[in-house]
Amino acid sequence: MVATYKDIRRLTGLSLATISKYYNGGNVLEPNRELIEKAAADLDYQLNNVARGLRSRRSMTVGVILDELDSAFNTTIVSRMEERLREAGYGTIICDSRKDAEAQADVMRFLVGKMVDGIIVVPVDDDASFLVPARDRGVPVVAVDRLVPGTDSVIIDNRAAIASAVQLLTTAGHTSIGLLAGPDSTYTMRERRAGFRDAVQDRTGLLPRTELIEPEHVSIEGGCAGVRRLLRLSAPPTAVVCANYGFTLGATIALNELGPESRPALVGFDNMDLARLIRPRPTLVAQPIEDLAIEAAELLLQRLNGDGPDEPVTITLDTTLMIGHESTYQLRPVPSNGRL
Amino acid sequence: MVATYKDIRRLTGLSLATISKYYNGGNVLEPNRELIEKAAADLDYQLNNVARGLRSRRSMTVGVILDELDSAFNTTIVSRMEERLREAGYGTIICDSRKDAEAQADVMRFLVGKMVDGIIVVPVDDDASFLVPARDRGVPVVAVDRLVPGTDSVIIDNRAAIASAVQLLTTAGHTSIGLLAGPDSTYTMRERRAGFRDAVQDRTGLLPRTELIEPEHVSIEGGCAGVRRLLRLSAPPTAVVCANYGFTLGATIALNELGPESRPALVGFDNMDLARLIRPRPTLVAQPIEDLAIEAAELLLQRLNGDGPDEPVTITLDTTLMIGHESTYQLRPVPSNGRL
DNA sequence: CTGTTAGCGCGTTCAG
DNA sequence: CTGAACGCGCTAACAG
Repeated sequence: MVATYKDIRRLTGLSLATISKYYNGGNVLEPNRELIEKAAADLDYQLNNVARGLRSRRSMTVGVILDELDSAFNTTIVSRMEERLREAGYGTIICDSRKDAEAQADVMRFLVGKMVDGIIVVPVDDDASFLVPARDRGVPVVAVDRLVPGTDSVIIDNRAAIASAVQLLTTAGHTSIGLLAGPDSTYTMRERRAGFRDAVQDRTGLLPRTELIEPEHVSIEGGCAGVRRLLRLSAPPTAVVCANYGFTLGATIALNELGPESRPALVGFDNMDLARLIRPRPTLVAQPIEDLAIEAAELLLQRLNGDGPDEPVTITLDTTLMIGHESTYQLRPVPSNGRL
Repeated sequence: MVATYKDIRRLTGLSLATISKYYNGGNVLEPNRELIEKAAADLDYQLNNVARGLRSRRSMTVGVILDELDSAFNTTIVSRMEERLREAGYGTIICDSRKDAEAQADVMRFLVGKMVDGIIVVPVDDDASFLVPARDRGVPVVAVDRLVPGTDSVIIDNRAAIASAVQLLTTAGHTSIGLLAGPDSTYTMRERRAGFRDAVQDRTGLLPRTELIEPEHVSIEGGCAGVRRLLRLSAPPTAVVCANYGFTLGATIALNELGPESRPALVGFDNMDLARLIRPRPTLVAQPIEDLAIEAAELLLQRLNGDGPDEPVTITLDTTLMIGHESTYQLRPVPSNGRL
C-alpha cells in the first residue's frame, strides 16, 4: 500500500494541515519538519499529484499532439519540449494524430478528459474546429508549424525559406526549377508553394511552368515519383527544390539511380543529419526545429503561469540555407547565362 | 467553468449515483439515460479522469522512459506504444533520461508521483536500482531492449543478430573482421560484442584480434573515428560490423570518403530507411523494432489487467539480415579462401 | 505555527 | 433502479 498523509500523521502525531504545509513550502517548526522528513523516509512517501491536482485544478501535465511521431522533425520537437516542460514540473502526454482529423479530435477530447493544463499541437490541417473542447475549458493551446488564427502559433518563415533556395539556384544560373510540394491543404505546403511561385517570378521574371510544380503525396515515395516525373518531362528542369524532408529523402534516392551527368541540382529541406550521410553533400534549407519546440514550450508555460500576452501571438523563426557540395546546386555543365 | 456531475444533477434532477452509474456502464432507465445524455451535451460535459482515478487508484496513464528521444529506434518505439496504449485507454507520458542514470532516477520518481499505472523503460545501464520506487508501489515495469533480472523484459537476440552478420562475412571469405561496439556497460553492446567473439571464433577458428574490437563512444562520431582507426591498423580488417545504428551512420560517412577499392565490407545495424538512402545499398541487421514496442505494450497491458504470467517473463525477438548490394559484404578483389 | 473543518469530482457501498 | 452518505488524498479556510 502506498503511504499517504494519514500514515505520516500516524507516525508523527501532527495534523494533515501541517503536513500539507510542509509539502507546500509553508513554515513548519524545525522539530516537526524533522519528524515529517523521517516519517516520509521511513514510509518511502511520495506526494500524490493526482489528488493534489484535484483541488488545485492543475494536473501539471500538458498534452502534445503530433501529426506523426516517427519523423525526424517531430522527434526533435518532442525531445526539446519534454525537456523544457519537465524542467518546469510538467509531464508530457504525447499523442499521435496520424495526420487524421478525426483521430486528432479524439485525441483532443482524450487530453481534455485527462485534465491537461495546456496543449501543444501540430495540426493536421487548417480545420481548427478540433480545438473547441480546449477552448471551452480554457485550456491554452499553442500551435506549432501551422498558423492557426486566434491561437498562439510558432512557425517558420516558409516563404522566405523557399525563396532562399530559389535564389541560390537562380544565382547559379538555373531558370527552370521544379518543386516537389504537397497539397495546399497543409499550411506549410501552401506557404512554401506560394513562396516558390513568388520567388521564381521575382528572380526569373516568369511564372514557373505549372508542370514544374508537382503535387505529390507527402512521403519518400512521393519524392521518388515526383522527381522521376519531373525528369521525364520534354523539357525537364535543371534544378529541383524539395518542400519537405520526405521529398528530400525520396528525391535523393531517385537521383542516386541517375548518372551524375543527367542529375539536376537539388535543394532539400530540413534534417541536418542527412547532410553528413549523403554524397554529394546536399544543399538544404535547415529549419530551427529545436527553437520551434523551445519557443512553443516557453509560450505555453507563460500561458500556464498566466503571464503571457493578452492577444494570441505568432512567433516566426527564420531558416538557414546550408550550402552543400557545389554540384548539388550549380549547373553542370555550367552554361552561365551571365547572372553569376 | 467545467461541468461536473452536480451540473448534470441540476439539469436532470437525478442523483449523483445514477449519473455515475450511467458513465460506468450500469443499468439506468431509458428516460433517465436520455436526460443525462441531453444534459451532458448541453453542458459539453467531460468526465474528469483525474477525480475518477483518485478513487479507482488508476490514473489510466503509463510512463515511458527512453534513454534518448531523438533516435530512430526510440521514435518507432514511442510511436507504436502510444498507439497501442491509447487504444486501451491509456495516456502515455514520455520522459527522456538522456542516458543519464541520475536523470533516470529523477524521472522514475516523477512518474511514480504522477501515479502512473505502469512504466515501460529502456534503461540507461545495468543498474536497476532506479526501479525501487516503482517496485515499492507495485507499479509494473517492462524493460525494453535490456535484460533486467526480475523484471519483464522484451529484447532481441543480440548474439544471434551479430552472428548472422559474421556468418555472412565469413561465408564471403572474410577472415579479418572488425567490430564497432560500445562499452560493456550497456546490455546490448555487451551481448553483441560477446556474440561477435563467439561467432568469429566459431567460424574462423580463431579469436578475433583484439584490435579489431573498437570500444567507442556510442555515436555517429564514434562510428567515423572507429572505422578510420580500424583502417589505419597495420593489417586492417577487410570487413567491419557495426553494433548499432549510430556506428552504422558514422561508418558509412567515413567510408564515403574512401575510394571503392580500399573500402572494407560493411554490415550495419538497424534502421531500414537507411537502406534506401545509401549507395551502395547497405547490408543491415534489421531489428523488429515495432514488434519490440508492441510486445512491450501488450505485456504491460496484461500486467495492468492483472492477467499476466506469475513470474517475470523475457520475450526475445529475432532479427533479420537484410542483404544489400553485394559490394557491401563481399571481398573485393575476392581472394576466396575456398569457403565460398 | 498548528489543528479543525470543508470540500475538489467522482465511485461505491448501502438502503429503499 | 435509485438516492443518501461516505471516502479517495490533498488543499484551503479559518480558528486557536
